[in-house]
Amino acid sequence: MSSLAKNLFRNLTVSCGDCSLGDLCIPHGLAQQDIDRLDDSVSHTKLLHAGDILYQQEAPFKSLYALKSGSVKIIVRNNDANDDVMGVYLPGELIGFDGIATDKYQCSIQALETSNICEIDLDSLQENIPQIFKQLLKHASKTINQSCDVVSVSKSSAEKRIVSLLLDLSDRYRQRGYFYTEFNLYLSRSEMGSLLNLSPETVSRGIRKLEREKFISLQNKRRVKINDLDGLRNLISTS
Amino acid sequence: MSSLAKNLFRNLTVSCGDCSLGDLCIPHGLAQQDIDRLDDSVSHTKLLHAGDILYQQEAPFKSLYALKSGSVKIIVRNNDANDDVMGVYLPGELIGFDGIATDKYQCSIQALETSNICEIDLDSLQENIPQIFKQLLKHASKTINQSCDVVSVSKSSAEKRIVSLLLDLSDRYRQRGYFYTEFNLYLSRSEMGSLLNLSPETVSRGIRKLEREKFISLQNKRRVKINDLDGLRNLISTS
DNA sequence: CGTTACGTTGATAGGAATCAATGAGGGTGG
DNA sequence: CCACCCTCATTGATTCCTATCAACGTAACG
Repeated sequence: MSSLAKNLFRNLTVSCGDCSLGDLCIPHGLAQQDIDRLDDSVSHTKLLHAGDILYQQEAPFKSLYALKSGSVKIIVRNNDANDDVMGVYLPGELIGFDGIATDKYQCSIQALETSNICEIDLDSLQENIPQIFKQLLKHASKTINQSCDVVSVSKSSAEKRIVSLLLDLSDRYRQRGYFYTEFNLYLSRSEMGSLLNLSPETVSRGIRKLEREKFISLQNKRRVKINDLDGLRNLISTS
Repeated sequence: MSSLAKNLFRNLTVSCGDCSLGDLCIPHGLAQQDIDRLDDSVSHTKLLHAGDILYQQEAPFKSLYALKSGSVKIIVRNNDANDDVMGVYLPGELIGFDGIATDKYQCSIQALETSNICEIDLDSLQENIPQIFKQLLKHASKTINQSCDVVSVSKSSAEKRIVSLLLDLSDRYRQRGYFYTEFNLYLSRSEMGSLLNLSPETVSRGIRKLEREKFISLQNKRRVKINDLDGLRNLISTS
């Protein structure tokens, strides 16, 4: 493909080599040659709007996905009326590892806002870049470690759990080069409660308390500005 | 190596092809040829006694391990005096995935009883059986899904959490062909509390309640016999 | 036979869930 | 364009569960 053609094409679908995610996505640690081959396994076109489902729990495993922009939530069906929220994915994060073990997705993924997503065909990836699996394994290991943190957080008080969520989101935005002191939550108080294992009322009280104490400001019910990052960090470190 | 020599050697160290773990370990899904090559990456000799440490948190990642017999606990240092218990491993389970992401183990592993452990050299494995990584990735994915369950459990009442632990252990013993209605806990009330995020007193009360209601019998403070498996399952399913 | 760590049991206190009522915002249809 | 509805957020009052504090029992160990 000529350089000109490549540039024209770029306007429609960004190739993995040019993707803004850069090292955040799979290519990290791969040779340029492999990155080019990565394109053959990736389709760059998925667009979701708020409420759209990327995949459903129990559906057969099909692909991994990379979130390019937007945000989605991880939900799991439970016995009650409402689904449990297990977490959110932010831009630059990989989605779908839950489906690898049993060839069935173990949770559903639902867009919280308009989101762009790359689809990554695992079988094709295996053919093109066998050594990618070590990379994926590292990523899976990281996820395992993170869920360790989730468990730790769930042992602390309501306010600390809320602060932990805010700091976690802030940190993940920062790592990916986004504004990290002001962002949308998109989750309702009730969904945050489900995620943190708190009642919606307790989440509300906790957030308002942080607001009264000037740690954060609420632009909107679901948009927060962090005024005192260190202050928040202190809140969770002190016993 | 001659067949005779192999048989003699077998008395000392069982090869992967003959190991009692069978499909529970990595070989599941591998060709016989690959299983033989697996031996080259595995040392079959580690023996731990109660209290011995397999590896320490923060230590550089060295190997994966397969637990052949016995049981170990996963512990993570926290700010307080005592370590947090994050889980236990039972025979047939793979240990060490927490170290892959950062090349440092994220938790420590301590034997709860006399335990036999195989050491699996990941680099050597990669050379001998590159396709093993897909297998390992599946395993890691499974672990991610399980930690999902852990989070779900942590949302229920004290008694349900205790029942969930008992059923989880029972299930894992059953899957691996062990007695699953009677087993040692090895964990103290306090360690179970750490694992379930409950105080030792609450754990004690919960267990005694299950005993009074005839769901379980205590042979010993730390040895339980399950009398009514379905009854226990009902306890956690009813809201 | 004391010592020590662990387990059990009871009493109390505290934090979060629940119940209840009100307020606020967003969308729809008249 | 406004009134209505519906969902979500907030706030207060109360209840319930579990942590904590305290005391005692028990088993293993030197």
